[in-house]
Amino acid sequence: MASRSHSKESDSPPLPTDAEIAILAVLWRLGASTVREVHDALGKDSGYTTTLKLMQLMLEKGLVARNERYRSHLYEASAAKEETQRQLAGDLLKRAFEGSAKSLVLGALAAQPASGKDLAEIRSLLDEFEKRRGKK
Amino acid sequence: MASRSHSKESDSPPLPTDAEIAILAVLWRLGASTVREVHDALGKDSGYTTTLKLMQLMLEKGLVARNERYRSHLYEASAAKEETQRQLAGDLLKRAFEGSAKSLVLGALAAQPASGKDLAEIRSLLDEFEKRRGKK
DNA sequence: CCCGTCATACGAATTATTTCGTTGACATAC
DNA sequence: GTATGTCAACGAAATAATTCGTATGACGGG
Repeated sequence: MASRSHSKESDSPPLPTDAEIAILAVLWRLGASTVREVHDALGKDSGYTTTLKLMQLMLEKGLVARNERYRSHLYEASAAKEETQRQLAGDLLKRAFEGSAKSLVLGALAAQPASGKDLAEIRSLLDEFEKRRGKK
Repeated sequence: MASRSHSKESDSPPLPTDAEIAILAVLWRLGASTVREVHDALGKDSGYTTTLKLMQLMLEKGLVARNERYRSHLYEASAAKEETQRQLAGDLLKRAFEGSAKSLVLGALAAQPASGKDLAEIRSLLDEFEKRRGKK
């Protein structure tokens, strides 16, 4: 998927894999959590040590940070949710949508029809962007 | 990523993997093409047989169809571009954006600032959806 | 014909990702 | 202090995805 260096720090972390995204999603939702908490929040799927191993690898890749002060280490996403989401969206955009944001929006809305409220929110989002564009 | 059955037909094809998406993107762009054409259109990356093998696997998975009438077989995406894009967007939406189309739109726009024209097009897209919603 | 070129098929190696079994540390309850 | 339970750390296996080497057949030019 991408180059994999790994020294615990330095260069920007790689895009998370699918299983890693699932873990990040939990961390985004719950905030700093133990492996146990993350594992429980994930379905019944796989064993505890699988989740642990995954999170340890994520630590090496720099996708999460952990606080070892307690008996059960606390993990949290090392990048802001929005930042990671931006990268994921950008990656898919580039690879599967010819870089056309319009197509991606169309795809997203087709995949999951939004409520009127959501549509309104998206509209004001567009206003924001329009404004920002104007300023530059 | 998902269950992988594969018997050349019957159930709906799985989501394409990353390398497969790259190939689909080429097919979407060029229409029915030979392996050679697809391979050339792809970067310098890997060898010819790699692309061939990938496309053969995609055939088994039902992601592409091929016409063997000619010496060099012609491959094309078996589902409409829009359909596959919808699935990809929906998958990412569900896994990384809490199902919030708004967040995905935000991510996409942040990842790649859209032109004023694009924004306008997205707006009219929203109008479409609003209308459709009203009718139901 | 026979050869060089280009294509598919196939099998296996390589790499990436995910999973699990086992171990030792540590804490708490008894 | 000893049993019991939970945890992190490894290492290695299982699975998925990607890559490549080699075999073989079709084609066209000399």
